[in-house]
Amino acid sequence: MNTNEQPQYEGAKSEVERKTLDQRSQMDELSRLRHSCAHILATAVLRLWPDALLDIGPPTDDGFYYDFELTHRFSPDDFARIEEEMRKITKENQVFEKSIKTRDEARAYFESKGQKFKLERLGDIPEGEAISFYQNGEFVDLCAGPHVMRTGNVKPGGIKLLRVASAYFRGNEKNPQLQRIYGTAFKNKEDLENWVKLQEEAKKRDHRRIGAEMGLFAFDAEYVGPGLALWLPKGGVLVEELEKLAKETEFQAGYVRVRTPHLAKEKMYRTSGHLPYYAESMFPPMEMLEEDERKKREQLLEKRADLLKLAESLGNAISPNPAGMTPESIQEEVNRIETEAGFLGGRYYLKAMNCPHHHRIFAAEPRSYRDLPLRLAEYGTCYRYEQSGELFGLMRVRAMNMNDAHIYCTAEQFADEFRAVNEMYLKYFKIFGLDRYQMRFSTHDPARLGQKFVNEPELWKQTEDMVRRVLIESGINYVEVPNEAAFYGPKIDVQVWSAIGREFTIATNQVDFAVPARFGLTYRDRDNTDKTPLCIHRAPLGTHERFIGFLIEHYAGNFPLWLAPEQVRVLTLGEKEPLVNYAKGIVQELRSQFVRVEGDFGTNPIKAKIADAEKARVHTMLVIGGRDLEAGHVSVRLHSKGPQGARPRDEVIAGILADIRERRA
RNA sequence: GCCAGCUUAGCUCAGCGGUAGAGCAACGGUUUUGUAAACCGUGGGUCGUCGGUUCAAUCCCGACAGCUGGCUCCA
Repeated sequence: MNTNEQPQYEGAKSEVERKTLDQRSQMDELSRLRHSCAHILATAVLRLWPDALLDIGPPTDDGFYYDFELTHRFSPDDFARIEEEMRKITKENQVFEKSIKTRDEARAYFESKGQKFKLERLGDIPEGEAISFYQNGEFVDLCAGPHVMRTGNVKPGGIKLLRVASAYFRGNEKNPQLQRIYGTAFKNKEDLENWVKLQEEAKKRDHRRIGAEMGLFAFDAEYVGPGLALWLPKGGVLVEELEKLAKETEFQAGYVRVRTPHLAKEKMYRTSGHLPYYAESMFPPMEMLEEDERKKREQLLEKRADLLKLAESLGNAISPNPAGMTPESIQEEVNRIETEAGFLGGRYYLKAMNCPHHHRIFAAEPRSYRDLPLRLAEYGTCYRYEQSGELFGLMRVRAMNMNDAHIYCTAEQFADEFRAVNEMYLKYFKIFGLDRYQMRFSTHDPARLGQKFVNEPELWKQTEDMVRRVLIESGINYVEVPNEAAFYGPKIDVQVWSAIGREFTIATNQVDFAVPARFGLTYRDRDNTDKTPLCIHRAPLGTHERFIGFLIEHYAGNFPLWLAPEQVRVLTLGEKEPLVNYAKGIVQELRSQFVRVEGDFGTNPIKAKIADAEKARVHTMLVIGGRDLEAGHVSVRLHSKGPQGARPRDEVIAGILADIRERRA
């Protein structure tokens, strides 16, 4: 996998903003209600803070929001007042009245109100499209609709404001930040209450919470650093089990394993093209330059600064250009200098991706077409300096272990390799009982060839056709997203939804027909010429951090036997010696078979021991009392499933071993 | 990085301008038990850090850090 394992949060950047009038009119009933609720919110805010400037207020997947600019800073303490005003408005039962205005009328209206954001939004409406307004009571808004008939259609008990947030105007961080109020609305109070309950249930599944409860991982911002996860012993088990699964699967699929260091010289990332574009996301370099190299570098950087100054003056057309340089030729020279400086030894970067190292492994030996496909796999550790506000539990971290591999192949081999990768995904998803996922197929935009996308129209077409065919043949449900491909080729991201409704990219599968060439990778073909291989980046299990974060929520911490940090606990009724000896024998036998088993042989009442084991989410509890000892039985109890009855000891042990071996759910 | 909120015992939380509390957990005893919690006791805190206001600050103010919710970013 290259660099795109991180999430693609859509957040509240509502699709609604981009929807056409026609799509909007088809909005379902609930969205319509919520949209009206956003207007009611704005009505209330204007009553309480008449100087508020309005932006927009669309419905979202589970509610609505409205963006405001005002000097008062909203805080949750304001919600009671605002909600009260909103309820009042619903009781006033105002009619939502639609009207069409001309562009001039609309402009005049917003100018008179000083609503500068609305004026800008007005400019977005294409010439010829109707400019519609909705009015309820004293509140008038530029709005395509649709709405409910009257504010009274919104039940006062069905409204709830949720949180204040901020959002850049038009989602651009150069624009002013507006204050956003999120809320939700339902047909009635009961629906709302059910939703609130569901939210609370979902919170209990949050991987951060369960991770702490179960002792899976920890963060130590003070001594280790933010976004740098520590795997505790029980979380380490999850890591080990996933790696074991990956290693077995990849071995059987013909992968070979490699190991690479966690850093590399600047030259590596100059060559790959990741620097300077990706530098922001990388930890700053470590400088180990020799004295003469340092001087050389300083000279180069001075020269570069001079050139940039020159470029600026050219842009301003202040001074004539003495050297006859164009902005393009200056840029070229700047690039050359940066490359030269970067090629000096002694500046090291922590790697943000594994592909360059793997490319150098490809380059380490002469390659023949007979060596292809070459599948290099590694659980590679990558470091990315994600912005502080983007860190999020295990899901978005600064150090991560990727289930990475790079497959080098010929164009003829590509389809089979790509199909095999896809099948591996599906195999994994089956193991984890993952049935809600969506493959997102990102393609290029021909208009941006040579800019955002490498200028290889034929290869783009070929690979995209091939990927599309594989998806269709495999009967996979996918969406195609133009203009979202990586610069070096099309890709498939796997979107999953965690139990708490969060969507993110958990795995990625990318085609790369550009970067191997930058590293001069070649193989000797049948015809005795050197050719550049295609490369597939793939990471079906994403990173340990995110994948385990996802699994924690997916299973709500109730892992299947093969994954469970503590698989079995043997509980005795009391600590009488024959009983304990019998129990110890079972523990020993299981442990000798590498089962993660513990014993609880103390004097506590069995109820207490069971409560402890249940709380710890031990998968299988083996309860042993006098009756079991006599019959040579054990009584099985499964976590969250209760007692399963007594069965012969050897049969139970064999069953446990089989379930683990088969990785049964 | 930006806006807002939060930070009190290992965890969940209460509290207040006059030097801090509960439940669970931990620890020490007692309890010999049939499927989610037996009883008694003990310890545990620089109230995130630094600075300011005050006779006095965990509480008020400021800065910083971390976390959370968003936004931005994720080539």
